[in-house]
Amino acid sequence: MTAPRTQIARAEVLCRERGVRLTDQRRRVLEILCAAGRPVGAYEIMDAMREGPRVVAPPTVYRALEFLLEQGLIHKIESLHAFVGCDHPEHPHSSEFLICLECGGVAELKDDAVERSLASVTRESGFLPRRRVVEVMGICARCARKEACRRKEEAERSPGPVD
Amino acid sequence: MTAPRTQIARAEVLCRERGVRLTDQRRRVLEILCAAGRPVGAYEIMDAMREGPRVVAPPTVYRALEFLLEQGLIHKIESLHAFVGCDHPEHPHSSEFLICLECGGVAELKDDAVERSLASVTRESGFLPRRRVVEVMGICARCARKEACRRKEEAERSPGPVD
DNA sequence: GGTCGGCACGTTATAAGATATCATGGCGTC
DNA sequence: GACGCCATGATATCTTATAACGTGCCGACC
Ligand SMILES: [Zn+2]
Ligand SMILES: [Zn+2]
Ligand SMILES: [Zn+2]
Ligand SMILES: [Zn+2]
Repeated sequence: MTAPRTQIARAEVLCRERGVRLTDQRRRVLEILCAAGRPVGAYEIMDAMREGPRVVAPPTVYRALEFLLEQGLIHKIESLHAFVGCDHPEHPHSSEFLICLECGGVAELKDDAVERSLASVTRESGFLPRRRVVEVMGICARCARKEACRRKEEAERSPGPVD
Repeated sequence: MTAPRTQIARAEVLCRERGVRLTDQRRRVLEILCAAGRPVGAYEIMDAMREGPRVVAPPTVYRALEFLLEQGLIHKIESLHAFVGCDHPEHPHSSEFLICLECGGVAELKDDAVERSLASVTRESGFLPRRRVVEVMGICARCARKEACRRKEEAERSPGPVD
């Protein structure tokens, strides 16, 4: 994962290069997303922005999110109605996400095999792809380990019926 | 695509086998989804149900949808906030969808390559997958053909500037 | 310098999607 | 006939997202 500061700096550069404006509101939304390092809903972003100088309304947040999505600086996680900062915004892309049901963490993949297989199956059916949504819900490695430990300890303490 | 009638009949059998009840409300929702042959939102389903004997409220629809999802008789399309009947409900599964931005049509895939590549990349990172969401937005073959024809005719009528 | 147009943002209201909570009623068990 | 389970009814509320219209800044152009 990239440090939030770095992400903002990179975004500044990219926007300048592209001749688009990373305004205060837009930067603020991006900062909140990058600092969180996890998916954040639009209204949660709004609440976070209220901490700042002025109160904002939903359209303000959604407009900033729309801009950041267009510029490929963030992604939307459809299955969570939430947004995350992108780790590799240089070339806007669709991406794959692993979403932990336990801790809520999200990992952004960039897997050629998945992309290739999707590309080939769409091509076969004459379908022209524009945007991919690939989200896998499950248990992340860390939570799986934790769970395994918990179970083991429990078993040692009371070696009763095992399920 | 399977005929709506067949789909309902199959659902009846499956539910009986599994010892769960495909009640009137649940069957009605499934019928609406199968008859539509495209993604339908919960509130649209609700409106369709109002045509029938009694008025229903959102929880009724959502409860029916929850049941049908659990039984693998329908799928939810996350990026559309909508639901579709499943073409192969015998073995509940995650599936891949091709969604046309032009006509709104949805095709349910069942592609081993996509599944395998996803499985391998998750396994590598120690992630335990539970549910997959794979939705590709784009232009379906039919709409692409139509669009191509339209362009060609236009070009023949006025062979002006070509883009 | 004035005016015009585009863009970002503010403000209010509302649409669209989803759930919490409690009540009712059928139906099989004991 | 009392009890418990399950599906549904009914009401309210919550969350997510957008529509519509107004204001102010800023650079382009005359
Ligand atoms: Zn990314
Ligand atoms: Zn986790
Ligand atoms: Zn299916
Ligand atoms: Zn189409």
